Amino acid sequence: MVQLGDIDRSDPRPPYQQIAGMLRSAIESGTLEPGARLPSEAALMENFGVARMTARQAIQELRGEGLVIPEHGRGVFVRPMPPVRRLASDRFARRHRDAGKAAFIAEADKAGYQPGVDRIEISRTTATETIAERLRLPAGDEVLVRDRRYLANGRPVEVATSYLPIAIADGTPIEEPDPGPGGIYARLEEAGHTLARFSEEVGARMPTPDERTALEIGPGIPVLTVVRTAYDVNDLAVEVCDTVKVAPAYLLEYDVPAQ
Amino acid sequence: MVQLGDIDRSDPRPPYQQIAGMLRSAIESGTLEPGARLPSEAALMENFGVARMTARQAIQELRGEGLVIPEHGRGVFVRPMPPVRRLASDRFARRHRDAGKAAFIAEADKAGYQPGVDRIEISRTTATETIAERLRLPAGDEVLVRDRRYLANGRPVEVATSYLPIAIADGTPIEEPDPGPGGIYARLEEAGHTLARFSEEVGARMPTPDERTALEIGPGIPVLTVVRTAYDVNDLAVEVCDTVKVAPAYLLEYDVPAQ
DNA sequence: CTGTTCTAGACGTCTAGAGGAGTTGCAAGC
DNA sequence: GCTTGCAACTCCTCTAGACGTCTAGAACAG
Repeated sequence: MVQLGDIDRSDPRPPYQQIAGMLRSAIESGTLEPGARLPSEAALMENFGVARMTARQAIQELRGEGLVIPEHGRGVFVRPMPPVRRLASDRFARRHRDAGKAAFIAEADKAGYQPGVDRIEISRTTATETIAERLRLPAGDEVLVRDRRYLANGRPVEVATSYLPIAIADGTPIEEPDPGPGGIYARLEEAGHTLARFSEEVGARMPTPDERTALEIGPGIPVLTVVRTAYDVNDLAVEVCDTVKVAPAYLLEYDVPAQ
Repeated sequence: MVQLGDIDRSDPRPPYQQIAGMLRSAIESGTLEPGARLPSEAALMENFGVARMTARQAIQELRGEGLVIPEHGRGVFVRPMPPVRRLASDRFARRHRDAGKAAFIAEADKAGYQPGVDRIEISRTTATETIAERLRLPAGDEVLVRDRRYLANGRPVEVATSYLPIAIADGTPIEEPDPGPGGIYARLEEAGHTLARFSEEVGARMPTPDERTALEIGPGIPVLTVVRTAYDVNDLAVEVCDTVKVAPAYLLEYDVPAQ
């Protein structure tokens, strides 16, 4: 296994932090490459002469920093960082859809990574107060829910949930897992809802445990939250899209007129 | 102590997650107010009939989410959150400056909190490659640097560093700690640089130790980074402003035309 | 050759206990 | 009245061991 040195009992830092530090150095120096497996808990116990929980605590540190990903039954691996995606403010421009590409695919082409979507789930539910307000519907109205997860080079980078009024989505391909070329925005425009503008609310926070699982990140990686509301030319709110993105994988670009 | 319910052995989630969930609910519902002390490890052990490490693991979950702060020897406390500031996309509109208010003051008036600025430092330095590129200057050109920290209700919420080409700022009030009514954007427009647009790049990450100190936040709280570049009507880049904001204290709003 | 079963090794969860260090409040002593 | 010292309570670190689930590959049966 990788040579890591020994615990210095005169060091004021506790052993678990020293072990975490040695592993961190190995990762940052490239001795442990992205995707490489860390020494197993048993190996750390033997190497450093500590108990299992102490070895686990060291690994816990690195998980908290998002440097490693544990995989049940296989081992702990150095996290391969997803490529940074720059999201331009024109990413929903009609000209991208006209080429038959949904926004996510269009970006991937530009940035040169392999896009993917999985876990697409379609359902119907009654709108929560927040969603109803954003869609300007009476609270309790039924809405179509589109849940999905986006991948870049095979790694999850974003989960998104869209809400559309049933009145708009009912009986359209929007209810299908694959809504066809250009995505749901193309279908909305075909249905007469020519899009006029989007409003986005951007925030950041630590992920919930569910989100950590879905995005395959440790508890030390923050997420960007973007809530986008799409309005058509009649200023009708036609979609609310709630997205949670792996923060280090994104840079959002906006253009703001000075007026 | 606070009533929290019991562990459900038929629940597929492990006990530590159930305990964390109950505590999280208590925090989110306000049963445990900001600043309140959580039940001690001993209390959790007794209440739920679990071992010490299990109780600690539950608290560890909440620490990773930034919901609580442990204080050695005192207890674990619900993190007091600063008020959320919603930043509208028109926050730099000329009409706000015309009232003699800088952007930060105008927002504070609207949102009803007490604004403050401290640690204003003015200096000159040679532009780093990144800054020079954004200002479209030759690398190594001298720039004016304005460093400052913003407070909301006395708590720091943002640190900002502005870079301006010396050619533009030289000999103007922009070199003074207090640039006068309307802030530096008002001075730029007086100097003939009528502002046309801003571009903003938004990201999020964990803070560096320096930033944690300046923003008075503990580990577990992410920051939002916003890099804003201001362009005048001749498309000249007149300012780059690099800001680091306490993430939970902000919601950024943007309007994006569909084109 | 294929499909199943077994097994070793990996991480996940939990228990029970120990000593350490920081904080606080109270009681004893000055 | 003030200070000192102690005790109780807090979280921090570590140990040793148990059982569970998951993965992957080897061994086996058909």
